[in-house]
Amino acid sequence: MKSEIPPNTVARLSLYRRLLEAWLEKGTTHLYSHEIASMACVTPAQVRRDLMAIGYSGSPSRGYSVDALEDSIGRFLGSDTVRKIALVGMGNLGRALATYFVSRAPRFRMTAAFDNDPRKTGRVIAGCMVHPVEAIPGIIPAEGIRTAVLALPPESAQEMADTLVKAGVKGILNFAPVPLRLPGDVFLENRDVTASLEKVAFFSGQPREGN
Amino acid sequence: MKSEIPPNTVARLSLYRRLLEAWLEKGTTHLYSHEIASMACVTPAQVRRDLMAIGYSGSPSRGYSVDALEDSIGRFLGSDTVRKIALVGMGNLGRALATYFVSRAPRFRMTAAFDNDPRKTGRVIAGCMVHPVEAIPGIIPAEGIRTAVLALPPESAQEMADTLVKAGVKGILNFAPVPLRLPGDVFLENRDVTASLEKVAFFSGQPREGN
DNA sequence: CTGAAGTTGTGAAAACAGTAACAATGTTAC
DNA sequence: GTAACATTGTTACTGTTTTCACAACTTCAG
Ligand SMILES: NC(=O)c1ccc[n+]([C@@H]2O[C@H](COP(=O)([O-])OP(=O)(O)OC[C@H]3O[C@@H](n4cnc5c(N)ncnc54)[C@H](O)[C@@H]3O)[C@@H](O)[C@H]2O)c1
Ligand SMILES: NC(=O)c1ccc[n+]([C@@H]2O[C@H](COP(=O)([O-])OP(=O)(O)OC[C@H]3O[C@@H](n4cnc5c(N)ncnc54)[C@H](O)[C@@H]3O)[C@@H](O)[C@H]2O)c1
Repeated sequence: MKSEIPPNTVARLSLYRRLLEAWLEKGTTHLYSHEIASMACVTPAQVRRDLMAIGYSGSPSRGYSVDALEDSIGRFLGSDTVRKIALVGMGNLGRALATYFVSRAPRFRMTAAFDNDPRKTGRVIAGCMVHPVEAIPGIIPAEGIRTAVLALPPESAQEMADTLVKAGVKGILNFAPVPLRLPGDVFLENRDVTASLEKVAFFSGQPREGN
Repeated sequence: MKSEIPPNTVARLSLYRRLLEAWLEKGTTHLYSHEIASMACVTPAQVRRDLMAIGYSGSPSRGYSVDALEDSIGRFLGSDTVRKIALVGMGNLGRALATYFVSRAPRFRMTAAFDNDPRKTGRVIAGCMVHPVEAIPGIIPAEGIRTAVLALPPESAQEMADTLVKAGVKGILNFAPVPLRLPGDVFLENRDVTASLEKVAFFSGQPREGN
């Protein structure tokens, strides 16, 4: 076998789907690649290539069926069922994320949160039950959770990541500004905000060629 | 001219610097590329390439001088002076970010925050003065701010981005889950958390080859 | 001094990501 | 029916990012 899905394509598909949902509600039945591209701020060729990756075909005359495409992306991303997520670290960022996902990302369910602060554990915060970290090895496998979000201080991120992986987690979205060493079969996405800002600040300084 | 700095290199340099600072405090004077690589969880070749990009040279026998390298990265990233940042949207995420930068990212100063909610404007929140959005065209140029962070609802992100750009902003870190249409000379970094989670959840599901 | 060991700097290759180009195809105008 | 048109699916290309591989260099043991 040769085919692999580029991670960037997956991220764009997520965006396309959200855009399509808005059009679905307005009753639009078909869209051309250049219309989707324009909304997503990418090139039409990029859109067609991404849709090729999931094996969805449009009609040369009508474009893509909003309904069928939305459905097709949904099935590809595997979100027929709501995906269960674990959150570790219910601090400032963790609370904001929990609030965000409850209200704005209905396809993900923050099934369980974990913290080691006894003032936070045992309570429901932002619609999410907070358990002590000792409960990770019990709850993660029992719930069949495979995906976790880390919003921990840098010092404890690696340790908790190891615990999660041992409990069966196969993908981690890490907000702590430290690199994590994980087995190769665990998918890791780092969102180091400091590094992102450093990048933006750097390129804000030196002029870039416009278009 | 031919040389351009890859954005990813800038982000990694930010990470290297933080790691080096920790070693500086411990009194370590020299490090080899493979030691830096191990800490940053990248390959040694990657480290050497990144350092080549900023024109820093180590010694084949002693490796890189922690002190001189830290200094060199600092001068390259332009952070001799603290960089001024504007934050737009002081909601759940904005407040968490402001708190984070005050306490953990001393190289950036959140010079001004903006919001359109009168209950928030005119007050200091998380160490950061919140102005009404009408003040953007006045404050941004006056302070010489070139970099902004967007933590706004999707509906108002494009509008505020336009306002910021008109006021002179040259780089935007966008947390709203919508694509932004900006002039080509403005550097844009999107941090769409939903898309990131979607990516992680996707690859958590299907097995990956380990190493 | 010589050789072994270990590291850097960098050209070349590979992997990855995005763009362009175009044949194939359905649609419309007449 | 058919010519003109617009769009898709796909292949080939271009550019960027990462890895590989190795010459050049420094040190040190003997
Ligand atoms: N606040 C932000 O906007 C922001 C932005 C980017 C990155 N981050 C990063 O995200 C992480 C969390 O940031 P924050 O602002 O929420 O910090 P915070 O201190 O508010 O929250 C950290 C939480 O983790 C818990 N915790 C600490 N050690 C733990 C452990 N061993 N096991 C379980 N829970 C533990 C604490 O009890 C606390 O609730 C930090 O690494 C920070 O650098 C934060
Ligand atoms: N909360 C999170 O953890 C999180 C995570 C990822 C992405 N996001 C995104 O970040 C954005 C903000 O999220 P949030 O949770 O902070 O939402 P929020 O509703 O808590 O905060 C939004 C803030 O923006 C202000 N605002 C609204 N319209 C404005 C305008 N036109 N001009 C200026 N200010 C305006 C509001 O007054 C409010 O203070 C959203 O787009 C959300 O999708 C949030």
